[in-house]
Amino acid sequence: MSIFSPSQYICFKLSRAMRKVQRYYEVNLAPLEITTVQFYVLSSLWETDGIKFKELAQKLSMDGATLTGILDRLERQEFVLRADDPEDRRSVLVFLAEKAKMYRDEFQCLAETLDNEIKHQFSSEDFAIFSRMLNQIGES
Amino acid sequence: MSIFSPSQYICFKLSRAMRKVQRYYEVNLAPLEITTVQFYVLSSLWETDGIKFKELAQKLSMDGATLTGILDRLERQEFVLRADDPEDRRSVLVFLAEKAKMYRDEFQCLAETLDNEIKHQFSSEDFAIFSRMLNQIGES
DNA sequence: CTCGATTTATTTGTATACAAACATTTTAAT
DNA sequence: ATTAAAATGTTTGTATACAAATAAATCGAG
Repeated sequence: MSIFSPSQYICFKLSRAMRKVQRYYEVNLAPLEITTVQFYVLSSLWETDGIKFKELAQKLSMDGATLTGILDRLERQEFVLRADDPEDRRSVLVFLAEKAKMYRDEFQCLAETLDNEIKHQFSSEDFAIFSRMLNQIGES
Repeated sequence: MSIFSPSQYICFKLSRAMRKVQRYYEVNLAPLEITTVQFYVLSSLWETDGIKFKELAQKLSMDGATLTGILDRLERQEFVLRADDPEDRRSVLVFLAEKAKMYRDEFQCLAETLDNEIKHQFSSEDFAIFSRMLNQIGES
């Protein structure tokens, strides 16, 4: 092997593509004063409000220690609330605050637009393969 | 739109897949006392030693501020050296240190193995499409 | 030549990401 | 019932990632 370019590695390609797409999201979500990852957390809560911390982390495939910090910031901005779980005192329930419910459509609409701009760069067949492979890797 | 799962977004799928693959790399590179991103920097230098800081950042599609920190750590571990550019006193040249040259084959071989384990989960046709799409997004 | 604009790398500050250690609570084996 | 083991969420420490501000050097219009 005589070529050592990092771009030969699938991991490098993945991380470079991910950073490009995430930066594109980040720039466009910035006026709404929210990060891409924070948007994913709200998306999960729009689907299931009042979910357990542990389940939320699992839905997001996210490390618990990471989620703790993200919830701290979302709570500080009054997008979410934490509450004790009456059934298990170790557990924490996470709820949407009014502000998150209010901006839901606006956030959702923007994210949809950003997503479509990526999608439309490719044929729907290729995109389907791409999406399936990302899921297979990500859910493994 | 009534479904708000974050997993509908391509950006989420990308970042989840990337984290899975990167963690897999990270765990396997850990015994060599190097991170995945640090490995990419060395890969670039194995291809072109003594490159300018600016060019290195471009090859890696990496923010300069990020690269500064990574080089600090690689320099502290004696994997690389920084030197003044005789042609432009603003510029910095980055060189491989002996340690990086010594471990080159070992690092390269392990990374090759990890990459193949991802690759072999898919048909070569699908993988080619996947790879091409990651490049198209990442190089945009 | 001169001085403002640009380029280059670093520093600072904030936000993920995750391992490891921790405190609290619950579970389960006896 | 008791207690060791397991589960849950937070804290701490390190490493990316990047915007914004900074310092130093070079460029370029006049």
